[in-house]
Amino acid sequence: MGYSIGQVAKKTGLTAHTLRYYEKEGLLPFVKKSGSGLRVFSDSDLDWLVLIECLKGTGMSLKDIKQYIDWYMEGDSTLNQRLEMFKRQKLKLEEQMSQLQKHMEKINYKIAYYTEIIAHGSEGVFERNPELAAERKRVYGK
Amino acid sequence: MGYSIGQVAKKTGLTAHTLRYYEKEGLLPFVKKSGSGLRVFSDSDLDWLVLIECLKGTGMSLKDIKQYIDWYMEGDSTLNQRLEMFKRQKLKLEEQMSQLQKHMEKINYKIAYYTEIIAHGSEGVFERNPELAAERKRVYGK
DNA sequence: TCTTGACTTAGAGTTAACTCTAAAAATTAT
DNA sequence: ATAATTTTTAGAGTTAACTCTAAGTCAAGA
Repeated sequence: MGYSIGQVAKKTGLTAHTLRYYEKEGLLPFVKKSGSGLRVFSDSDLDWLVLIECLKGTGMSLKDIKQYIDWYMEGDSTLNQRLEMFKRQKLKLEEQMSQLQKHMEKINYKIAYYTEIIAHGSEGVFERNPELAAERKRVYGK
Repeated sequence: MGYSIGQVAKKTGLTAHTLRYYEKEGLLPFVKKSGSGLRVFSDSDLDWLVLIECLKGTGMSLKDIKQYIDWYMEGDSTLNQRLEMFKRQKLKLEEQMSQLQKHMEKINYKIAYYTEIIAHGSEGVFERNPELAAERKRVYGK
């Protein structure tokens, strides 16, 4: 029916320390306590943790995640702020993904470059491999 | 012919403080100094900064970037280590991109959810919008 | 009941990556 | 030549996000 902090740690991959830290920072205002003071996590608390991990994984700070949770606690008057926050995060995420795509191209270039050098030595690597040379020009110009 | 630290800061978007910090950490062992001790960046130093930004942008720590640079300085005996490092980084990057894709789906769900609620109120939102309900089930299960 | 392991708190410590300060020296503009 | 701007250094300070410690409480098994 409820999970101990250790069980949640195992499920989420976070440590118990981190979960307590998140609570202290106001990210888990829903988690109940047993009569003797032990935390009791519900399935819905796990859902919140999934969302927190999602936002954290897209680069949102704990402070901004807390802002969202505070808006949530405030009720329907903050629906628009919450929608706008997700829209902003979506834009940020799209920017991030296209940036990663560019990084991937550079890394692919490096892999091709080193693979070629290791296979055949560095002399004339671009002459011997026109595609490599083209890629270099595309990425670095000149 | 050469750039001052301020010019490089402008070009790269990094601060002069950060550039000095990178140098101190061993990330810029190529940057020359003028007779009177001022840093003089070359175009090739800018290329290094581009690569550093790429690796940093894919989540590599400055310590690991320095390791790569140290290998580079060591010469051809480290070609394989450098290739393997880029291959590892490529895997990490692929994992990252697929993770971001999943995060994007959750955020799209939230945007759809809040948009719907704001437009029509929360009652029966899933009944009125079967696609939203399906997405919820796909992402959260149950 | 005893023991073992999990949990509690407040608060201190750590790490990475900056970010800033101060005072002096170099460069550029007038 | 003078003034304003930029750069230099060593080293101190900051921030986010943990991460750990200590001393005590709680819970489950033999």
